[in-house]
Amino acid sequence: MVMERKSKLQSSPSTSSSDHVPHKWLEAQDLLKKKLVTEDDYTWKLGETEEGYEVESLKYIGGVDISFSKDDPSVACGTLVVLDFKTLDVVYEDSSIVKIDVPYIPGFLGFREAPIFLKLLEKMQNGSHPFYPQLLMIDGNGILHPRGFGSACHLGVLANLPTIGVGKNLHHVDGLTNAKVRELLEAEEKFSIDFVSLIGDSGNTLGVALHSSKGSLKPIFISVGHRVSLPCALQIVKRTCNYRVPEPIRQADIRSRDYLRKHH
DNA sequence: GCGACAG
DNA sequence: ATCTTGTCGC
Repeated sequence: MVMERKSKLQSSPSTSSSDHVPHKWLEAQDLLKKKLVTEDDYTWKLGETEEGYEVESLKYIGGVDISFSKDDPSVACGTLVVLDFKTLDVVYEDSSIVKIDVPYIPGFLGFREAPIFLKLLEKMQNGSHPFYPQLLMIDGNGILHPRGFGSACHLGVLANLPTIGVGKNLHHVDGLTNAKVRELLEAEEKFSIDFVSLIGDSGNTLGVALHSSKGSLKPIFISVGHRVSLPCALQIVKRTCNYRVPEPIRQADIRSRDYLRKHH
């Protein structure tokens, strides 16, 4: 049997000496990945239920984001918002200024951002808050990731919540390129299809690229985070897109930047 | 060896 | 992520 070896770690953009952190992170990702669920695993329903009072419907969708200070890159603001799925009104908002020492390394975003979001979620009394989200959207990828475990999976597993990963840029993985995606989308456009499956060289479907708004030619990249299937994730994202970026993430982004500006 | 590399 | 002005258009 042939052992396969991967060792394409780059030098850290921040820390001085070569840091051994990614080695432990690789193991941690591998461990967390064993808990990953990539199929639908929830009790609520999506659509309008006709004989509905017996069925819990999806009502509260969370969105998270982090903004960073231009002066001090270690100062950031993490924000959690919860929106009413039907009206897309923000029904809950919480922000927190934090100091982040964990560096950003492509492929390890979860280690940098998830801890902040977990604290914000814990403040909602672990589910006892009436608006505690039934699902979370993360600006970062799910299984569209070098090892199939992006930040959306990371947060989903640790919070034990259904999550959807939404990337604004393609993470080049498994042979996927922007040129290839553009080509596929253009082909589908002729049939009025606004999305395309992202199938890597391995043959695996890692996510979808979606033209989420008419005002932008640039797609967003949706992938399964945790406990939500890709078709379901696509439906949910589509329903929350007033603009290119789905509203839960967009609101978290806007409000975190606002909060940081006012409190720093 | 050189690029590419979510936020 | 952040640095950055105006501009065209609904």
